[in-house]
Amino acid sequence: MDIELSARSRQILEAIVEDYIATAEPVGSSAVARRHAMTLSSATVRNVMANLEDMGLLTSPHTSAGRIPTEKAYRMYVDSLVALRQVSRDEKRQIISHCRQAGIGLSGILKETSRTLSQLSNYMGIVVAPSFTADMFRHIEFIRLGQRKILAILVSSKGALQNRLIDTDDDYASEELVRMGNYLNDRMQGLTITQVREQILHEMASEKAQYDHLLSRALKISEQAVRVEGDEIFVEGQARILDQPEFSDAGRMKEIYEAFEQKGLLVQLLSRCMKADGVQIYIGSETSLSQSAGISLITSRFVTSSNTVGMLGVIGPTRMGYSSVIPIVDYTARMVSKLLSES
Amino acid sequence: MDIELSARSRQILEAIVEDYIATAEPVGSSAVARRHAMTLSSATVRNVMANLEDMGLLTSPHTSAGRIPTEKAYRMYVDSLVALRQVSRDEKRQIISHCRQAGIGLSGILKETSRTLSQLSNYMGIVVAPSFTADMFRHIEFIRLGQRKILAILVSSKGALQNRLIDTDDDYASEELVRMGNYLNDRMQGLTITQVREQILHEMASEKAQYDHLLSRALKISEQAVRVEGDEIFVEGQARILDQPEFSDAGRMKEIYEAFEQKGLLVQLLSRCMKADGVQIYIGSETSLSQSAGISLITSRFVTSSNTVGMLGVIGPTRMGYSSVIPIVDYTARMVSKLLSES
DNA sequence: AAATAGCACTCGTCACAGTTGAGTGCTAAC
DNA sequence: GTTAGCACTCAACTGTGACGAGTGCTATTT
Repeated sequence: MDIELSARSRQILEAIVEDYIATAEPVGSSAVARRHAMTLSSATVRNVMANLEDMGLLTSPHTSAGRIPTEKAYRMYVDSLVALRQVSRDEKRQIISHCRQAGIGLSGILKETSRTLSQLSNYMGIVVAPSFTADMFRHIEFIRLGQRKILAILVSSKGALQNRLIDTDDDYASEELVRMGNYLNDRMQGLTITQVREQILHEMASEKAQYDHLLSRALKISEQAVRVEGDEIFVEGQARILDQPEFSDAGRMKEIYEAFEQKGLLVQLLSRCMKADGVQIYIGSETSLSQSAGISLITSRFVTSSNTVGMLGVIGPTRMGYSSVIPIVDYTARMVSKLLSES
Repeated sequence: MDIELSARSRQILEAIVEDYIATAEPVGSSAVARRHAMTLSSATVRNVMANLEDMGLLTSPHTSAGRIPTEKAYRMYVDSLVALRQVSRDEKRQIISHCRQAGIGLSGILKETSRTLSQLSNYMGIVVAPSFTADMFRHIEFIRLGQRKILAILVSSKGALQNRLIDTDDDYASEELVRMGNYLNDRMQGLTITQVREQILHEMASEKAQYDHLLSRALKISEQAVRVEGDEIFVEGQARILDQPEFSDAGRMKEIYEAFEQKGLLVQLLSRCMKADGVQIYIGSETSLSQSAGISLITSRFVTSSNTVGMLGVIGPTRMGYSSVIPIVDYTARMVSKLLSES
């Protein structure tokens, strides 16, 4: 069906999409004709546009306005029409330098990346940290903070940390905690954090633990320590949504902001994106975010040295500058992967 | 000057402020008269209102509209007119239960508090974590993550954590790191983190370190570990700003969001609030936030067991529901203080 | 003297009508 | 197949008049 399009139709569709992206206003036949340096008249363009409308690629808000692209048109544009811009030298420099400057652990880097994405794209930047659970266990440490209060620090091979305060029923001596730490550190090397948890649960159920009270309560605490919270997620540049004319009325924006405040929704959305490789593009209703909102999402995976996978990308209006944002997301994902694999 | 107001004038001013807070629309003389259950005619009210306008307490957007309170009027309202509502049983329940449920360390509690403030007030909730630097030093731990890569974990007496990745010039053995940790843990008890840093800098400069290479490089690493990042700050419920009719146009909102994205500004603003005790109220330009924005701020300090001080509060339009928000902020600050002092 | 009723006046808002102009669809000519 | 021409549509803008909420002033009542 898509292939039926003649070369000319495709050119005109491309012109319309790009014009609309640039201006956010319905584009008329004469505007397209002008753009084509007068090799076509507006009347001819009109005929073609009528065809495209029949095919469901364009709609007009009302009879006497220009046409605007449908989601289908964006899809086609992204799939086969768009001419991707190169990432400029300056953009590359920004991406790299921002990544490096924030050398304060994984969180810092990712937060900064999110901000960079937002700045370069002028839309909203978003980064989901690699899931901790798939990471390798490196180290656990128990610190006595007071009577019946223990701080557990879990370090993954990637350097990601999780701190947890644990209230216990009994009081533990510092030495006992050190022993517990050593026990786990010795025995759990080479496992992922999920596996460590499973292992602990398994041992808790084992014969030995049933009869060894000391071991039993040590395991109970350890189990609490390796419970993992929800994925970390970084969203930056929310204010940029306000730049977009289509979101200038308060009602729609409120919808969007509310959707994003419950980050759970985003996580769900993004975990889908993790599965496939390369840059993924979701247009409008494909995002399955608040339907009416006209939101698009461009994402890509990044990987760490331990082969855990995170996700980064840009959220903007359907009418997004795909030609420049796609390469930026792609390049950023590569850079972050590289940076995280070094260590 | 303020005291010159007759009881009746004060009543009328109060009525106007409250009416305007409720409706966000200029209030006219007859509305006030109606409110007073017909003990006064609208004409009388008009005379009084004309006086109040002369005194700079009211303005009218144009001749034939009602009057709206000036900042000065809000100030007076807050200082001497407002009848504070009690915090309802249900609100108390929410505050307490939210605080407790998020038992995952200081950050978790504060973030949840911020969200609660936002929910109860219907404005924006904001919490600034107690400055780490004033906290007592409790424990430091160095963990070897790889060649020339060390993870430093700094624990304050309050249970607040700071993780820091340190790249070193030389490689350190695990045992050496343990010794370094012990050295600091033994000698720095009872000092604040700021003092610890000063102490380390002092020792670095001392005679002994000059000639003891091992000590010198240990101190160098330690110094990096106790450098402290900016204060943590939690902002929740930004979307609620959109509920306010006065911010329904995109231009103003953009201003506000941008102001808040650079949290630095907020920190600066809020650190001022830390100095005084009790609930602090900043109205409009008193906030010295983007002048024109018509923003008010209600804050209160909270303290921890180690006597460090944090700040929590609510940001909303000048036309804010002071009578209910003030008690909420006050109560929440008390509860958080109590909760944090228990441990 | 304070409170009130009455009245003229102001000015924003709303609804309605007329104008404009960008853009379309169709048809006939090239 | 392409183009020129023309009638038609419809949102956006403009101007106008009615409306009404609200004011300020003045004369009157209490």
